[in-house]
Amino acid sequence: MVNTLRTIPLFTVERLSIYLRTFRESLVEGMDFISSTEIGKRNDFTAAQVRKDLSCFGNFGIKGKGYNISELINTLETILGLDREWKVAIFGLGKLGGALASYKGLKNARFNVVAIFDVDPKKVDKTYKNIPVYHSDMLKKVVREKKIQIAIVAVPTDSAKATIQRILDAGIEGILNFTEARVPYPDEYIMKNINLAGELESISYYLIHSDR
Amino acid sequence: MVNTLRTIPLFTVERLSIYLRTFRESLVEGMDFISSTEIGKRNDFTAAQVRKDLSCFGNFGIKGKGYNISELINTLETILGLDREWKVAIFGLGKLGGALASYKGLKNARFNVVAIFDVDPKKVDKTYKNIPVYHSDMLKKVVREKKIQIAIVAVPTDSAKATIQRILDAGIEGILNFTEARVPYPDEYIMKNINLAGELESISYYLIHSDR
DNA sequence: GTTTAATTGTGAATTCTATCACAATCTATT
DNA sequence: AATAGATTGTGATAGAATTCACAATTAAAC
Ligand SMILES: NC(=O)c1ccc[n+]([C@@H]2O[C@H](COP(=O)([O-])OP(=O)(O)OC[C@H]3O[C@@H](n4cnc5c(N)ncnc54)[C@H](O)[C@@H]3O)[C@@H](O)[C@H]2O)c1
Ligand SMILES: NC(=O)c1ccc[n+]([C@@H]2O[C@H](COP(=O)([O-])OP(=O)(O)OC[C@H]3O[C@@H](n4cnc5c(N)ncnc54)[C@H](O)[C@@H]3O)[C@@H](O)[C@H]2O)c1
Repeated sequence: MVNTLRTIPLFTVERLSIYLRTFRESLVEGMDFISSTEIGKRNDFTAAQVRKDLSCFGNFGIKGKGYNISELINTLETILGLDREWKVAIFGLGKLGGALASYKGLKNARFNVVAIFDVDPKKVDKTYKNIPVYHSDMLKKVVREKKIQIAIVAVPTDSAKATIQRILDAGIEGILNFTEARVPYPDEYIMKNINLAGELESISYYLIHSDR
Repeated sequence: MVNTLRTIPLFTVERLSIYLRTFRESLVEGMDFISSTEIGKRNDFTAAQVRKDLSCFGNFGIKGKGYNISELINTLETILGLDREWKVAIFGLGKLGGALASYKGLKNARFNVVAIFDVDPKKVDKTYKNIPVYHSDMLKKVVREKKIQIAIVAVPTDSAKATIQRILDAGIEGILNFTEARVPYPDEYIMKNINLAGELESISYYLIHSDR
């Protein structure tokens, strides 16, 4: 029985990308089918977890054999929305924004960076790696014209809250935030935070609080 | 009653960094005390969540008044292990590794990058932003000499698995992995993965699967 | 064709997290 | 020093996510 989309556990969605990567990797290795046990082994998940996750979307497995790899790649790409091209804008062309803008992995994964926003007069109204760089004041206009759907935020943390507010106002519904700022937002939007300091601090915590 | 460290929920630890940041921010704003309600409002958590998290480590609040901000900053820094300096190595001096190596936020947060590893002859045996760059073959020796405790991995995904294996072998117990590779590891170690593609794919999923 | 081995899909049980709701207690005011 | 208002800390409750465990099914071997 296929689950309705509302009831998919949040964490299942996060793991879907990992399964997709595992399927792609095993395809390259020349495999045709892969079992939930093997998928789990490669990612430190239990086999039951893998099966339950995948079964949310359909009965893809063949008992006694496993999952058809190329079929599942297509299926997961469709589920994740990778069957279309997403228009992405990067905010802040600094060290991190520059690295992200020149990152091939994004485009290969159907996330196409079509605009960069900054406020530095030395950077705006030029191109960077063939991507036009606009002044942030142009935000609404450019978003409308280019139909930008996803924003990646890499401005200094100080200006992050205001920048994110303006992104929400401009109607961009998906935000990936690399700054330490944490901004509450309406339910209709989706924002994910990648917090380097936070990750390192968790690591620090665990290194201390375990006898080794 | 103070919880023993074993029983701290995983998710509480992740939120600790966020609370710390909120305390610091409110200190800058000139506040002395802050309530669980206000902490929650700034981060989209319930007040009860905030109180329960903090109460894992002690009774820090004053009823009717809230939490003493500068006291809690010290307390959280100690809990998270930010009362000491951590020695960090970056693996892969490419676009991302370069951005990370020059990121001031790390050092300010007590994470001190003392070595960079790469394999490119054009990059090794020089310094980058005053940080020595070593060939990866020197890993064990340098780790021993510099007492490196945390590794940040930013090598190409293809070489990630082997690199992480060697980092584990060298006895570095904390790893922050920016590549898409996912590597199982022994319990005594702690590894966190930051997966850009995965985050964007979740965003893509949610943009599709919700009627807006 | 029959048997053996492998593997799925999934209810039930378990474990882990978050929220509720309120007594207890402190602050601030008069 | 009495009162009103705010806020904590936490046991009880509800909710989510994970794991267990096994019947059902298919593949592969003989
Ligand atoms: N550098 C890293 O490795 C790294 C890692 C993790 C997180 N971060 C976070 O990413 C953010 C950027 O870091 P960075 O090192 O690239 O900083 P940076 O100073 O190199 O770059 C910031 C860029 O943002 C631009 N900018 C400033 N205000 C702006 C605004 N209102 N709108 C648009 N652009 C604006 C600046 O002109 C500059 O080009 C910071 O919040 C930082 O905490 C950085
Ligand atoms: N560039 C980004 O914005 C970005 C964002 C998220 C994740 N990532 C991931 O980070 C990793 C690095 O990306 P990048 O864009 O910086 O790549 P890059 O090609 O610019 O840099 C990779 C560096 O690693 C070095 N290297 C190669 N093999 C090595 C080894 N075995 N040991 C040590 N160093 C080695 C190379 O010489 C090079 O300097 C990739 O896995 C990528 O998927 C990159």
